Amino acid sequence: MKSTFAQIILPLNLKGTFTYKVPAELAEKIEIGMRVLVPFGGKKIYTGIVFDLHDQEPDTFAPKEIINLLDDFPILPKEQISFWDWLSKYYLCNIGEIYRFAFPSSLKLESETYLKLKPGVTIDFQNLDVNEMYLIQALEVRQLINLTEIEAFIPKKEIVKTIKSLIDLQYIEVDEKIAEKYKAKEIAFLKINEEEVSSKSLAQILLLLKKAPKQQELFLLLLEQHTEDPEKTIKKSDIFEDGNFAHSQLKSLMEKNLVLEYYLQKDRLQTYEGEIEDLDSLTDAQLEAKTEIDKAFEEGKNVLLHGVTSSGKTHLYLDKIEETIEAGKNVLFLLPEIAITKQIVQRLEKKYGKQLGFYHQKLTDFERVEVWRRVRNNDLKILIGTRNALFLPYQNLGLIVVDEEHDSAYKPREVSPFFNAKDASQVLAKMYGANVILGSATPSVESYYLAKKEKLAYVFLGERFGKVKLPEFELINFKEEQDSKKIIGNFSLKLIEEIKKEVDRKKQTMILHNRRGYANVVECESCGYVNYCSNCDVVMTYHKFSNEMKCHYCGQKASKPNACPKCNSENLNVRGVGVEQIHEEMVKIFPEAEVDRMDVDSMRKKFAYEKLYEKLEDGETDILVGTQMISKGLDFENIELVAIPRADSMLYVQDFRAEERAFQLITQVSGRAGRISGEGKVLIQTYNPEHSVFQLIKENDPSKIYKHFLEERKKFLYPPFVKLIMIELKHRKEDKVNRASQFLGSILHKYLPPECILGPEKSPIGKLNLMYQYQILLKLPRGKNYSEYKNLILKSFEEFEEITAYQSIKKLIFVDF
DNA sequence: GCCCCAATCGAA
DNA sequence: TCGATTGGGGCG
Repeated sequence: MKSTFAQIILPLNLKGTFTYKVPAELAEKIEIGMRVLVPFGGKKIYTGIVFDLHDQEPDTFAPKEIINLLDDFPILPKEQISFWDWLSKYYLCNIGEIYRFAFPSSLKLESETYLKLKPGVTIDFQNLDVNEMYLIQALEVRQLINLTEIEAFIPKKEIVKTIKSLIDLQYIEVDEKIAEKYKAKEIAFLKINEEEVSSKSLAQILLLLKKAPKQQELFLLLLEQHTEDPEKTIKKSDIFEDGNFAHSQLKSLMEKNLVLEYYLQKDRLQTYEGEIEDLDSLTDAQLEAKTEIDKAFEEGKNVLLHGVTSSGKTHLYLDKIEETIEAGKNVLFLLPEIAITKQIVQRLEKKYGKQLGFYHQKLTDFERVEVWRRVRNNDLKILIGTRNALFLPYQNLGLIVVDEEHDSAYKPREVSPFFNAKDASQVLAKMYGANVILGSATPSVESYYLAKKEKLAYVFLGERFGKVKLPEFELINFKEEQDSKKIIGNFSLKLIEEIKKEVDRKKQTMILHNRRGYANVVECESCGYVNYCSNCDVVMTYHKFSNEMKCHYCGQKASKPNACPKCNSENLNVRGVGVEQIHEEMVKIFPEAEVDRMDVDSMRKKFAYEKLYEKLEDGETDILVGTQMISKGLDFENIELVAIPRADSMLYVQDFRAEERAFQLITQVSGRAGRISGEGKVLIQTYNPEHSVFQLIKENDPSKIYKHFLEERKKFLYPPFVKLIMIELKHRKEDKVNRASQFLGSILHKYLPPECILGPEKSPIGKLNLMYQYQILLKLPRGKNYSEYKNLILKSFEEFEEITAYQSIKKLIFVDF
């Protein structure tokens, strides 16, 4: 079936898709999901994606022609196209924005697109115009040329026309092998050549090396490591690290065929190091959970796996992953951030080797393209990755695991398009007919609710692996301790006593304080002046360690004033406790102990995290003070006490999820305590020990605390009982954005019931990065009406956009805010 | 989103 | 006065 027109997705933040004409010579080959080159605007050429093919001639404009196809086969599976379509509709964003996010940039080259002469053509220069001649001549000199370079000798407006006509004449073509130019970074390893070595006796070999003692030494070192553990890899660079051996010695050994060199891809490096433990068989509790998961999958339901810390969720994931692979399907394992989860990677690596891939935000574009290609060729069976791994061109997806599903990193607010990877993964799975496991020790309230409503199958693992006891919680009434003067700084004597006990018996203690810097505010005692960020409507935080003031929102730095810039008084006071202050106090109270700090500021240096991790592992660190960073990935046997000296600071945040977050954070850090011994203890210091959240955490009964959260959400109309859509308007001029938000509010009032609309009002942070921000919060009822309301919102936006004066206003929409 | 063009701004 | 910045419109 030949179609004459195509709807093309362009990598631009513009509404909808664009209509192009399919030239007759491409009509046979073009398919949905292929990349195409198309002109757009005066002079630009973009790589677009075929979204749809049809025969409906547009009547309001004359479509341009597609220049060429970039693929022989659709690069994007139809499941992904439906997924993109769903995302753009659900999250009210443009499909082009999703395309930009989903594709590695070298797969959607614009001006970097390369042209070359068709091999073996004879060119009839008589019939070429001057631009065409220039281009041909340039290509004769240098085989490949890109669009930016063409701009140097052809007028911008003529570029597209010139290329098109030369392609039509079959003189030139687009270089289609772009992706194949990339090679993933590889690292050299060494191994003993077993064939050669086993054919001779050791004495023979040593005789051979008699005159080269250094070679002999190196050979014996490699042989020793090999016999010790044949599975263990030997990195080439490690051999030369201490300067004991020279490259020439290794070269000679390789020439004698005793040692071989081989290469492995860099990003799978850590997986080849260290021991690989065999999995224990599933415990009774795990077996029961597994049966429940199987049953849910049979019924076509996704699973919420609620397993308390160290209950062995990973074990169950592995089990299902292996089953999926054996059934010939692919697996996606999603993590909130790319922190290597050794346990799972090692196991999968051992079993699936080269069929395991990684995909995350830290890869270079080369590496991304490489993974892309291998997924498309179905060479990779398992992908471990962050939210952007949802967009790989899976051929046969069978299972998606979303680990730590409650984590807010699955929907960062800073990068567009805004979507929640946890929810999106379930839609993607539906497109492929795949199953989903959402796993967490502290599920989000939304997922818990869906499980209670039986939209998700709820599988609970209530006991730690090996029946190890869960940590005990104790509340310390800081008010009382303060009144009876039994405190030092932010610590009660009681808490200090407990930490001291741990230090004395060489156990490690974790102290959580989730606030960066030293102090929130530097304030002048005489005139009350506080230091605001010049770009944002936010006070700057004092960082004592680096001795500067930082804005945590825009990153701006300033030096700390010695005197008040307003009244010159030197009476500057600090207020609000940051993690640096907690760290400082611990150092003072425990001068002999090794006290370390872990937060984004102290971990900025290269390898800072690795170094501290080693210190913790080796037991050198006695007390670790940190922000939420310490709640993830630090599983050490020797930690038995977790302390939270200022627990209240987590609750008094303007956010309806504050209590949920506090519960999740406290539970996650508490999971670090007593993983093996079962002697874990968590001390929560608070002014409000009666606060329901602390009481419920202390009780440690998940069903009760979720019941509490759900009641609160219901009472104050928050998710999951309503759908939230946050609209944020931004502009450099405050009066303009204020008027615009009033106007948009009035349009919305025309279409939506008044109780659904909150605002417009100034955002909690009224100015960010020199942009003033106003917001409108929509609380919409769930169910049938929701999609109807959403259409009305779209209609409101259209009306709003008709006002030309408001077009310069940036509009951000957060669905499921 | 990016480009073009016109209008406006601001330092000489 | 001129060059630099900002706003608005269009793109298939």
